[in-house]
Amino acid sequence: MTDDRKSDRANPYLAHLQNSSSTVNKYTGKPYSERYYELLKVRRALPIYEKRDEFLKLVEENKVVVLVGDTGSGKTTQVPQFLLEYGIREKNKMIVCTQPRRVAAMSVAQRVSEELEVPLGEQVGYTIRFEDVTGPKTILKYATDGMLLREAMSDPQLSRYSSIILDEAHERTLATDILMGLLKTIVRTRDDLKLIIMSATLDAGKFQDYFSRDPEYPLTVPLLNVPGRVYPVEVYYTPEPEKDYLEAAIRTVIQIHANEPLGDILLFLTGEEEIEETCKRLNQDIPLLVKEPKPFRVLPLYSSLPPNAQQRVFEPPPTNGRKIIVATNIAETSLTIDGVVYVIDPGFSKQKIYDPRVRVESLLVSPISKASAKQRAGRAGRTRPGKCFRLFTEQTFKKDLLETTYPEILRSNLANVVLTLKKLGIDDLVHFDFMDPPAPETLMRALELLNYLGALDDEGELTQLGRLMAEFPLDPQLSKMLIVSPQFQCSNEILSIVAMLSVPNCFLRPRDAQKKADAAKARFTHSEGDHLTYLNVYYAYKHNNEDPNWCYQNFLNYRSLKSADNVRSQLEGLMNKLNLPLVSTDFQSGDFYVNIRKALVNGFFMQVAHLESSGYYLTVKDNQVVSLHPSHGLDHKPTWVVYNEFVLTSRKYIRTVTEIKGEWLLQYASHYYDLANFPDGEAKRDLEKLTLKNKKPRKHK
DNA sequence: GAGCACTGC
Repeated sequence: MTDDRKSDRANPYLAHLQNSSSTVNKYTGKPYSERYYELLKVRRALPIYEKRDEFLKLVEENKVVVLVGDTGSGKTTQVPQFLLEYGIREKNKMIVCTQPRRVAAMSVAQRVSEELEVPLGEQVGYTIRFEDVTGPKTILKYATDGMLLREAMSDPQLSRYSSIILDEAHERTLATDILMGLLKTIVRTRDDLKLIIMSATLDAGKFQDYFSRDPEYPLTVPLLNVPGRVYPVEVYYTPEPEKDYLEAAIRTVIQIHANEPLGDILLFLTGEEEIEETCKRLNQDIPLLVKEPKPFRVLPLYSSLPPNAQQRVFEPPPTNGRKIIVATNIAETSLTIDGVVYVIDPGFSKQKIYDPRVRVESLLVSPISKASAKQRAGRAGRTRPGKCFRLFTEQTFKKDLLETTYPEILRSNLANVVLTLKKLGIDDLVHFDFMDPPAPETLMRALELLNYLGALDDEGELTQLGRLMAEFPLDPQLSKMLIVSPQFQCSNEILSIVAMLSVPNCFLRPRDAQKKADAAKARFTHSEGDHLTYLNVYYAYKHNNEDPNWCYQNFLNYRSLKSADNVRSQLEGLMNKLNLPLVSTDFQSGDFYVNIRKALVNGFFMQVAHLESSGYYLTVKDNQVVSLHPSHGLDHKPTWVVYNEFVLTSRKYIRTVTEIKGEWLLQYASHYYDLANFPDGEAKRDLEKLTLKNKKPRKHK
């Protein structure tokens, strides 16, 4: 503590720091406990602590500071506290620090509240979807980046905050990218705002350039480097490219297990199926190929694994043995497993790509970036020096891998982003200062879609409907459908369907019980459409008191259903707030399901397929030959269907399909089904016939 | 007749 006072005197910028030798907590008025001082000791040993004065001086003198620090530097917990102590918080404004993931926001807030010895939710809190643990006393809050973006929609200057910290900016999530675009302007107009960008090593210069560059208002943006605290990881490459990375990976695991000292192994693969297969192989092969193998436990790890199975990777390894964890990218950023000493990196992951030409997002196994490879290697050095075996050549690493993964904004359908930006008052999207501007075609597709949905008028201005749509945390098609559903007397039902469509698939199909699972699903199936099947499942879940056992017996994913129920409540709250009535058609009425299907058409008229005489479906307008996804529950092949998703795997499939009538397309989406501008084909001829049929009775009237 | 990288609102 003596050291501290000395440095306070030495640095004039710290003149109004609170007296750090005080024994009374200024927030609670209570004397500090022993634990407080223990934590303080740990905090002062963090690498970031040595940079505190330098950091605060930079903040004092600049509006924007880029702080670069690797894992273990302590930046996420300490930097917001530096700003707090420093008194950067002015006029009752708050400090907010964003995180890409909810768990991080929660756990860091918890940690910091302990370090400051205040109850979580009072001076220090967090805000994530479904949960706002903050209060009137809150001066520091952690929030997901998406949540701060939502806040910006009602407070475009983010005027509640005196300091905004964007953490993990190098991950370049959609929300962080949009926030950066907004804040670049806000920070130039608000004199009472400090912006801190925190990032891992790569790309730091890019953030600096981006925030400083402006023809009218250039800024000096200093960069501060903080060393991380990790152990060295030795990297090995293969001398020749591997033909089969799975075989190579299995071989490497076996070699490590046979020859290397104890320490857990982490193998990165691309997906569930590959992981389960590899786990099986390892359990078979290790006893066969290793003489008297040390004890080992093979553990799969991916997001759709039930939480208790995920937790197993944190259990201690078998006595005198090791854990072999076979994981997706989840182990690259979301979950950190201490005790990993060996990382095996084949160099691939599944990545989302968006093709604006066919308007399709799909997942593709692709080579990872250098940044990812480094991040993966770092996972071996958490507790002691480690080794990373890259199953590609050094040449490949240096010459072929991209520096960083393309930011999400370049790989996504931007309909939702465009709606958000419009709501934020950004009129000229084409000239919006994105750090990485998306392809013009992607923006055009998004504008076009929003125009067809009626969210934007022909001048590109947000309509009343568009403003309502932006209130919902949903894709535009879903929010449109929800907003019009009261007109079809089925908002209660559409609310349930939208919730079910917003969560991971609830149907389980374990490989050893596929027939039973299919039989269970058949009991919920509605033959007119999968959307209606989802409604049945949701009803059944509620009627069975949301019972996890009932879910288990019926091969339903309890987590998904619970989450759907949460989403539904949130959406219901928004419907009430926006004065959208919650109504149903009498279940006995023949119109109960008809009305629901009509509402579906109102949101998804652009995702319609027509049954051709060939027996295949053709999507309207873009004429893609598609098949019904084998998971569908229709008992016949309807002439017209709406679909929720276009999936590109071994074939082109449409998934979650419901039968509709061609008349409805003409009735509710005449602007889109304008036959004068419709591509020739069977679909058009069918619609023309319907037009004639509709005209005749009118003439008689 | 097949799948579901990972987040987030």
